[in-house]
Order: sequence, then structure tokens, then C-alpha cells
Amino acid sequence: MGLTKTEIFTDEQNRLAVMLKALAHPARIAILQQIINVNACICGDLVDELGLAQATISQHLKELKTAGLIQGAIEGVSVCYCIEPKAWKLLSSQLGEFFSLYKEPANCC
Amino acid sequence: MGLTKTEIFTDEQNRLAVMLKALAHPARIAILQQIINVNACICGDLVDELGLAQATISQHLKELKTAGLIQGAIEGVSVCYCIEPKAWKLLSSQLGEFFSLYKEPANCC
DNA sequence: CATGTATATCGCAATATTACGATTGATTAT
DNA sequence: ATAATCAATCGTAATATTGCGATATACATG
Repeated sequence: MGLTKTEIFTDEQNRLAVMLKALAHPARIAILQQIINVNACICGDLVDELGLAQATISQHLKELKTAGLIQGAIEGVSVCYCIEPKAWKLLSSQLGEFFSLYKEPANCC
Repeated sequence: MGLTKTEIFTDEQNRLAVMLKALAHPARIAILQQIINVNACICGDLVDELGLAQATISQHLKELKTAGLIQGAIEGVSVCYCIEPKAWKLLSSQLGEFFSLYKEPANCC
């Protein structure tokens, strides 16, 4: 074991979980905030900004890219990353939906 | 290694990451949806609804409870779980904020 | 072409997660 | 009290994640 049983869940539940997992790390949250802040997409500046090794940053960027949340464009020697608008909006709205499922207490517990 | 370097991130980044990690599993998403759907809080019905062993469900419930997203009340032999409104709203608004940081493209990439 | 610079990838060690059978603990019913 | 039921916890196996040094790859410039 140690393997998530994806078969028993809906595609939507699995997709949402995958996206959330991509977000669920402080380094990746920090990376996304940086990318958004420095609107012009950045690259190895992230290695300087955050206190992690180059290999580690590169790996986090790869995970965000695999999840489809960001995209990278080669720009000479360096690579320029930015938000992938479609995935961002989709995730945003899916999360909005998910959270709005719950409407105030009721009376239980 | 294998240990997230929380020291180098802000409290907010760490907190958000912890909450997202709690959400980032299809079983836990399914559990939350069930809890919300069957508005009256449910309990071991989850074991029947989802196709996971009792021990596994209990473990996922514990993680959600540790994250503060749900709360459980003993009700005779069984336990009744429901959303913790404050944490739910807080996370919802924090995520809303996070996603709204990004406003349309710009021109990069 | 050789060198420097920026990223990606490989390989590894430490740790965390996922899942579950087995057991324990608590509460109700007999 | 005894038995039945529900949920939590323990222990364990399989797998995933995190982080990084070392290396490889790709591009640019002298």
C-alpha cells in the first residue's frame, strides 16, 4: 500500500486533489506569489529570492508545470515562468464551487 | 532531508500549505462533500459510502480534524462529524485572496 | 570551438503519506 | 456482567515527497 486508490473516486475529485497537492507546499505557494508579484515572469531569480537550492526550486517548478498551473518559456539562457491563465481560473472556480457547497451550520454537532 | 524547510517561509504560507495538504486527497475531498451533503453530520456511514477500510477513513478524519476543518461529537456509540464553520470560512477567504492575486495575463511568456 | 551562465535531471538519504489488519476503548443493548 | 457495535489507535508494508549535491544540457559570448 501507500498508493492512493484513485479508482474509487470521481474524476473531478481526483483532479481537484492533484491540483491541491501541487499547491500544498509553502515553497510552491511562495513561487506562485513571486511569479504573480513580479508580473513579468521570472526565472532563476526564484533561487535567489527563496532560500532553497537550485535543484529544489527546479523540481518545484516542474511540479507546478506538470499540474498545468504555470508555463515556462525559454528566453535565451534563462527560462521565464508565468501563470497558465486557463488552469488558474479553472482551479479557482472549482475551489469556489467546492467551498460554497457548505452553507452555514444547520444545527448538528 | 525529506523535511520541508518551514523556517524560510512566512507563517501564512505555511498555514495555507498545511490546510491545502489536508484537502489534497480525493478521499478527504469525498469525505467533506459527504459531510456537507448529508447536512446532518454523519459518522461511520462514510465507511460504507466510500470504498475504504474503517481504519483508513478514521485516519483521514483525524487529519481533517487536526487541520481544524471538521469537528466530531460523540453521539452514543457513533461519532458525528461536521464542518468547523470558522476554519472553513477562513480557508475559503484565504484561498479567494490567493487566487485573486493574479489578474489577467499581462504579456509575458 | 571554448567558456560561462542558467536550468534540468539523476541519484540518494531522510522523512511523510497511504492503506489496512488487528487490537483496544467506549457505549449501548441483552 | 456479557455481548455487540462503532470508532480510534497501533504496527507495518508500500510508495511518495522533500531537499540537495553532482552532473548533464542548452544557449550565448569571446
